[in-house]
Amino acid sequence: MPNLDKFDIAILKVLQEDARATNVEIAERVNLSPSPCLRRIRNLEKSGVLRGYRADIDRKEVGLGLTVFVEIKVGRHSRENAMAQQEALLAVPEVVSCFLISGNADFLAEVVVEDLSAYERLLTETLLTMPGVTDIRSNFAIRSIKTGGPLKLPTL
Amino acid sequence: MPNLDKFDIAILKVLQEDARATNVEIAERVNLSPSPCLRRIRNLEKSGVLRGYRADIDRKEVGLGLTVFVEIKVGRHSRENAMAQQEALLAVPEVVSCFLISGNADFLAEVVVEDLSAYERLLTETLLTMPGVTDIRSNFAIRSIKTGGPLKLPTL
DNA sequence: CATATTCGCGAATAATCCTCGGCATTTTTG
DNA sequence: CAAAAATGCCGAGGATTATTCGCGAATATG
Repeated sequence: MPNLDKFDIAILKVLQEDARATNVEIAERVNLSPSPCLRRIRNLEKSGVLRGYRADIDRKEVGLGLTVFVEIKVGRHSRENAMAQQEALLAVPEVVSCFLISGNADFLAEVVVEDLSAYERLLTETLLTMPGVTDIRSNFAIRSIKTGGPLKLPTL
Repeated sequence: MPNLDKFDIAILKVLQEDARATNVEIAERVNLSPSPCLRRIRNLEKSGVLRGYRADIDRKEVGLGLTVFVEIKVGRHSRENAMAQQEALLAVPEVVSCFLISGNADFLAEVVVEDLSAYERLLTETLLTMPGVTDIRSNFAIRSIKTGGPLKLPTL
């Protein structure tokens, strides 16, 4: 369904750098006139390629100084209830991203909290109390090197 | 330095949901008139709290179907050269986010590529050839549950 | 080859927005 | 307590923008 061409990719690249760029601005940088440019953007939005526009906020500056990568294992019986697990994890606001992964763990969740005590609270009161969870390993981020970097879009 | 109050947080919350919201729109949702609202936004930008605005692009829709969490270990000798390692990882466009973490590994990098063969190429040609790297473990994302979720901003 | 569809361009319209002072109010400072 | 700083509101000018329409070219379709 979503067959992207050269222009679409170019638009996405601009929007990935500055999501607040105006339509005419984008059109210029993509060598397109405003009208078809806007039409493409709307199409990208409706087709689901563009899921939205987010402000990139510095975690530390807003008091969220601790990032933890949490490996979560669930019991065999609850593997079928994976759906429920996902919903539960999705609902946790401290979870910034989450994947079902291969390897030792089942889930890998990126958690962003204020500090260690806040994480302890989240761990004991929320994560560990989730049904089916058998083991949790926490990997603390010591230093952030890159977050929310741009995708390497294909060069058409 | 950055002392955020109730309004700033509210603004950030709006911008986190829709980074393309217009200033008057934000002002309304924050119960502020446009002028001070814009002033605050500019301040947030200049103080570094707001690092930018990014389009949220669906990875799969642009042909990036594989996400891998790569645990990278570096030799003891190169621990001092950690800076160089960071720069190197930062420069890899496939690396969407990267942290120096505690635990078994040294770095945890989130890599987004087209498919398995693309990852193999990246692994053998880029990651494994980085000086100082002693071991790499790849955790493949089977299913994406949440990516780039909003930060849980403090409720002032 | 003819038709239909897609796609980009250009212009005009109408709406929206950003910016800028001036003034009042609150909070901080000495 | 008084002065100063910060902060918000209001209003208007001026610019920019988003959006729509028809036209023409290129491409796909049969």
